[in-house]
Amino acid sequence: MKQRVSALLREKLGRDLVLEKPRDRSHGHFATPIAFSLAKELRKSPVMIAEELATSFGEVEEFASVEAVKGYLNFRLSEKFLAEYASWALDNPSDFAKGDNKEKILLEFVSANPTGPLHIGHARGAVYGDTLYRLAKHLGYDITAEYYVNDAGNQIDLLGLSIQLYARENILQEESVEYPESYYRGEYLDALAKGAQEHFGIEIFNDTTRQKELAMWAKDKVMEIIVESLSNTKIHFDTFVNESELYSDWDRVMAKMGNNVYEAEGKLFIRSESKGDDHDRVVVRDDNRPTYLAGDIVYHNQKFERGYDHYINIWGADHHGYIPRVKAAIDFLGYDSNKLEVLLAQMVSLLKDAEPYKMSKRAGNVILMSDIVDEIGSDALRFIFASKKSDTALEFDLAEFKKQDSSNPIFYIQYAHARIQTLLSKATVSQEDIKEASLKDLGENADTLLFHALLLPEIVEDAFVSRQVQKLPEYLKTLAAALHKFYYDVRMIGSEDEAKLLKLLLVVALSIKTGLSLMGIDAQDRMVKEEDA
RNA sequence: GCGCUCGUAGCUCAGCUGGAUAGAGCACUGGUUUGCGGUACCAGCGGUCACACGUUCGAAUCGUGUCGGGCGCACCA
Repeated sequence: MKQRVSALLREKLGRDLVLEKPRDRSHGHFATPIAFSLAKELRKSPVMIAEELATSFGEVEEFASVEAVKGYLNFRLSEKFLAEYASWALDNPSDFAKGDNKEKILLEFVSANPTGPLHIGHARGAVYGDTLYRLAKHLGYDITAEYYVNDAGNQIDLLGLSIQLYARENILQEESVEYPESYYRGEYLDALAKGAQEHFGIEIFNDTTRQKELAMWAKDKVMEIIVESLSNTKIHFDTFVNESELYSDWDRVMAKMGNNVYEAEGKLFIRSESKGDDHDRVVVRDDNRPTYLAGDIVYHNQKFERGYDHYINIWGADHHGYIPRVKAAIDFLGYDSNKLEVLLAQMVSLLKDAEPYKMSKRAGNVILMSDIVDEIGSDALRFIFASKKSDTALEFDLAEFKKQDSSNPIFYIQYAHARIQTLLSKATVSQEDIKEASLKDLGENADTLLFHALLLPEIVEDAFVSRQVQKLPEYLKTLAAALHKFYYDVRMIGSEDEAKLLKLLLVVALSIKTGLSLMGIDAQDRMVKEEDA
């Protein structure tokens, strides 16, 4: 819709211009302050310019009016244009708000280490990534969702050790198990230890030489736990890449880096300082063990060799300092690091009874993503996280999280959709009457609601392109509000305009349902009242 | 100390390609259709958009600085 208007204006005025949606509907559906910027070069007042432009438009099918007001140029869309667009959407519901982008994108997100279940902090990046993915798919992009599994290195060894320690204390009932400074703890170790006992036999717990073997078995089990909790939240991945399988390419990749890596003090360094990093980084330690960065170098090389137009990584904000060295590596490998876009998901901090709740994976007092899903459901979790700008730290109280009333906007939106379904089920006119009804002469309020519902395509596009997914839930909230108000103001069933009013509601329902599905949420046809516990 | 990031209503947050009177939800106060689900609707209360300067016809939005919060500054991931 907006694209169409933009294109029309470009054709008429011969230039691109800012198009906005005025808050005040008396200013039309779209408006532009173009006359202000033209004022200087034309040496005329904006008011005059706007008036000249307005009169120069003449008759355009898409516009009911073009008015100049105080220097602004306000456009009112014609009923015909809106009605035709709405009818098209209802006839092609699965194409509504779709796009025809062709770009090939690799989106990497979550990528949590397979050393423990996902916690609430991971959930934010997971929801953000999956929402972007759904938006991109809908817009036609050829996008792949990928999970990078860090199944090599210290943390995996630590997992093996942690299981042994846990088993020695809780299964072998040893009295004095000595714990090192860092190891993992948490409820999940219990299942892992028991599983390992069944799989390997009890003797593996005291055999330090078999720590690695135990760890490699355990990380697959942990991945199963992770994937299950992702799928319970309808978060989908197309591909998983294991770090441990990338090192066979090591020599070849290092050769590509050329003299951008060098040896010193028995270690291998990368010249990242020359690319804006604080200093050069160690890639391989003097005992020959690769650092974390080494894995990311071979991984990003592999990504670029696979050949995408654009790469998006979603990282926790605490990793932002890591960006320069990865970009440096990509440049050194001979690729364009500008193709890599790193989006940061800010930390989530929890309040429990209004007190900050400190989480530490090592201490084992984490809030698991699966616990939250059990308590409030996937829909509410997704909605809450998708509603907040990802790069802003988010703070919420666990008690608020548990609320299942209207303070949770997901209920408000679902109720709007359910209301429409209820009305449709009470219709006194036929489906055919509704389908054939004209959307003209509906009056100002209905026109506003229709316009609002047809705005979804712009919102979807904007939300993805700007990577600001919260624009979608924000839009759905205001659309739901408009629907509720309309419902309150206008009696529809039995009205002489019933067919056209219900057709209008169908458009609103389509928009809500499509919008929710892009957030991984199913629209409901009925609201089930929560029982008071 | 250096870098990144954020600072909008009592609380949680939108708004930020500069544009017409700064928004929502929650909380608080008061209302609502002889009718479609009151899980709704309306109104009131509440703001020096952290502060200062600058750019501009116009700044919550852009720039610089100050103050304050978060994060990073590993051969940990």
